[in-house]
Amino acid sequence: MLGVSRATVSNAFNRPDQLSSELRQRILEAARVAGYVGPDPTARALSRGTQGTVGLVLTEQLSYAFSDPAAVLVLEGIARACEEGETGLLLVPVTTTKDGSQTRAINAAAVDAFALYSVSDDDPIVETALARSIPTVMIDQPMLEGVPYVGHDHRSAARLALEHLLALGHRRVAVLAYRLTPERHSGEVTRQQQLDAGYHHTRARLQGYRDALRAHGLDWDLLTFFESPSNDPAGGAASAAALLQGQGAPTAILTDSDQLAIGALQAAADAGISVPDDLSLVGMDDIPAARMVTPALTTVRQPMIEKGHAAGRILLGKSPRKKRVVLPVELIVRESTAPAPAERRTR
Amino acid sequence: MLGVSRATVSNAFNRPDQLSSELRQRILEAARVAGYVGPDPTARALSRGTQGTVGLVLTEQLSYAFSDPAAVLVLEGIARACEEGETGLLLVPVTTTKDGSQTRAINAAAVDAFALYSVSDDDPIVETALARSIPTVMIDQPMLEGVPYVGHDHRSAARLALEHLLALGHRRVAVLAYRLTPERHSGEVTRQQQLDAGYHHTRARLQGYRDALRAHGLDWDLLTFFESPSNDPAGGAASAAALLQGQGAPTAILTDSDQLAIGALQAAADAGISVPDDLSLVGMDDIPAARMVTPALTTVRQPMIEKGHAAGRILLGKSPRKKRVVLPVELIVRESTAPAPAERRTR
DNA sequence: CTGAAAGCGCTTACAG
DNA sequence: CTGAAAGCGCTTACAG
Repeated sequence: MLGVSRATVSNAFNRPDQLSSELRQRILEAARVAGYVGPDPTARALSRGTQGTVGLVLTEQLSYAFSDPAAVLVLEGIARACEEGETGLLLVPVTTTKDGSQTRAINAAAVDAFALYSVSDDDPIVETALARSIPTVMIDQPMLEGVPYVGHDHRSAARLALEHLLALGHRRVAVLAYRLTPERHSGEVTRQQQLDAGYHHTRARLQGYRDALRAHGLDWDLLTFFESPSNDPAGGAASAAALLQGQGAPTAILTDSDQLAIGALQAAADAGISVPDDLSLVGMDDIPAARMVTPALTTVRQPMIEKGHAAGRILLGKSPRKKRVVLPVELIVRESTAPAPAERRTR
Repeated sequence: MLGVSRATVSNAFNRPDQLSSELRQRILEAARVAGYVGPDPTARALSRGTQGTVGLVLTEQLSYAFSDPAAVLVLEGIARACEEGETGLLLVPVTTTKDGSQTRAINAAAVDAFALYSVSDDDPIVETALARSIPTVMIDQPMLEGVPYVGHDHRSAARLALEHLLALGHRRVAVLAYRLTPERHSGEVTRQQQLDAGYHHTRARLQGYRDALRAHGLDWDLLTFFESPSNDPAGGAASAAALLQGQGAPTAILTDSDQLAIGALQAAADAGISVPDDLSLVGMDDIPAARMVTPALTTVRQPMIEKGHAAGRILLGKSPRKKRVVLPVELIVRESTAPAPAERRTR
C-alpha cells in the first residue's frame, strides 16, 4: 500500500511494541484516511481461532427470555460476567421446527462457549451443542456427567415453601406448576405425569415436597397438582381461578414462579377471596415484582443473577473448573401467607 | 479424505441439489463418524462475507439493560425480529473507559448491522459505529441525517402527561428526570442545564412540557426540575423524598419513567402522603409493573416492544428503507392521579 | 524493527 | 454430478 507489509499493519493495530511508534502513527493515520477501521473481526477470529464471544441458547423463543423476569435476571448475571471479560454475548435463536432447523443455529453460532438455559433434559439441542466440542455449561438442567452445571437447590426451595405452609396449618395445598414436560398442557396433573417430569429441577421440586410432607408425617395426597399453560400472570390467573372454584378448594397455593403467583393474586382478588386471610400464596424466585404487589409475596428467593453470573464465569474460563455449582435458596416471608382459616364453609 | 473434494463436502452441507443424494448421505455419515458437525461458522462468514448476526450496542453497562424493564422490552422487540429472521443477536459490551477501549468492542463485533440504544448524541461511539459502514439504526437518539431512526413521539408524551395534570388543576408540578446529560448528577436542575440536555428525547420532552404550558397559558416556572441519580425505584424514592419535604412541595410529580414513579410511590407512602389524594403521580413507559403497584400508575404508554421490533426489522433489511419511524404514545389514566388538593397547609 | 510465507476453514464460480 | 483454483482478511512464528 504505502511501503509497509500487511504484517506490519497488523502489528500496528495489535502489538504496538512490535514497531516504532512513529511508524505506527503513520500507519494508523493512513488507515484513518483510507477509511480502514481496523482488522476485520471475522478474519481475525478465523486466524486466531477465538471469537471473544460466548453464546446463550434458549429453547424458548428468544423473545420469551425477555418477558420472563426471572430469565431476565439470569441474563443480567451472564451479561455481567461478559462485561467483566469484555466478551460479547450472542443470543442464539433456536426455532423449534421439527426438521432440525433448530440445531442449525447451534452449529452456525460463532462462539467460544455455550450456556444452555431452559432446556429440557432430552432436547436434541443438548447433544448438538455438546457435539460442537466447545466449553458448555448447563443452567438448571440437564445435569450431565462431566458437563459443568449451575443451578439452585430446587429441592430445598420446594421443601421450604411447603414446610412454611404446613407449619401454618394448611392441609389442602395446591401446587401450581409450569411445564412438567416439554409438551404444554394445562389442568390437573396425574401421578404419572408428575413422575414423567422432563426437567431436572421439576423432579427436584417434587422431592422437596415429599421431604416436607415426610417431616410432618403427612401424605402425598394432601397436594393437588395443576399445570399452568404459560409461565406468566395470565396463566397463573386462569389456573388459580380454576383451582379456587368448587368445594375442596385449597387453602393455600404454591407456585412454580412469582409470575404465576402474581396471576393467582389477581384471580383471588377477582373472586373476592382475601389473601392471606382466606388463601395463602407462596411464590418462587423473588423477582422484583414480588415485593411490589399487594400483598407482597411470600416467596423463595433463588439467586438468579448469581446463577447467571456463575454460569458466565465458567463460560469465560474465569471460574475454577468446578463441575457443579448449586446455589442456596431462602424463604422470604412477606404478606401473602397466614395461618390456615380455622374452618371453611362454602365459597 | 474419502474420495471427494472439499467443495463437494461443502455442497453436501449447503446445497443438497448440487450432488446426488446418495453421495450426500455418504458424506454426512462420514462427517458424523469423524465428529465433524458442519462448516466452521467463522470461516463460512469470512468466505461469504455475511455473519447472520446483528449487534446491539448500549453505552450503559450491558447488565443495566436487563435491570431496566423498559430496556428489556426494547430488547424483546429486537429479539423478536431476530427470531423471525433467524439471525443471532450479539450484545456488544461497551465499557466506558477514557482511553477509547470502549470503541474497541464496536470494531471487534462480527456483525452485519448495528443498533444503537441509550446513546448520548455526542458519544464517540456513534462515530465509531458509523465508521464501520454497515447498516446502523439509532433508537431514540441521536437523530442523524441519513441514518435510520426509531423512536417514540417523546414530545407528545411529555405534553400528554403534563396536560393531564394541568387539567386536574395542579399548579405546582415537579418533573423527576433521569440523565439530562451524560454526566450524572442529582438534585434540582437549573434552566441552563435543561437547555444543555444531551439527549434528543430529553429535549423533545422539554418541548412537550412547553406545549402543555402554552396551551393553558401558564408559565414555565410552574415546573420544578429534579434529576435522579439513577433510573430505578431507589433513585426515584430518594429524589421524591427530597422533593416532598419543605413548604412549596409539589402537588404532582411527573417522572421520566415508571421505575422512577414506582420509587416516588414508595417515598410518598413512607412519608405518609397519600397518592393520589395528596399527591398525583404520572409515570412514563407503561412497563408491566405500572399496573401491578398500588395505586396503579397513571402513565404514558410508549410502545417499547414495537420500537425494538421496528429497529430490528430495519437491521435485518426487512423493513422498507424508511429513514424515520416515530411511534405514537398514549396516556393511560389509572389510579395515581386525581384533582389537585383544594388547599394545602404545611406537611 | 520489518517483511515473506504459511495457514486459519470455508465458498463460489467455473471447467470438465 | 464433481473437483481444481482462487479468494475471503487476517495473524503468527520466523528470518533478516
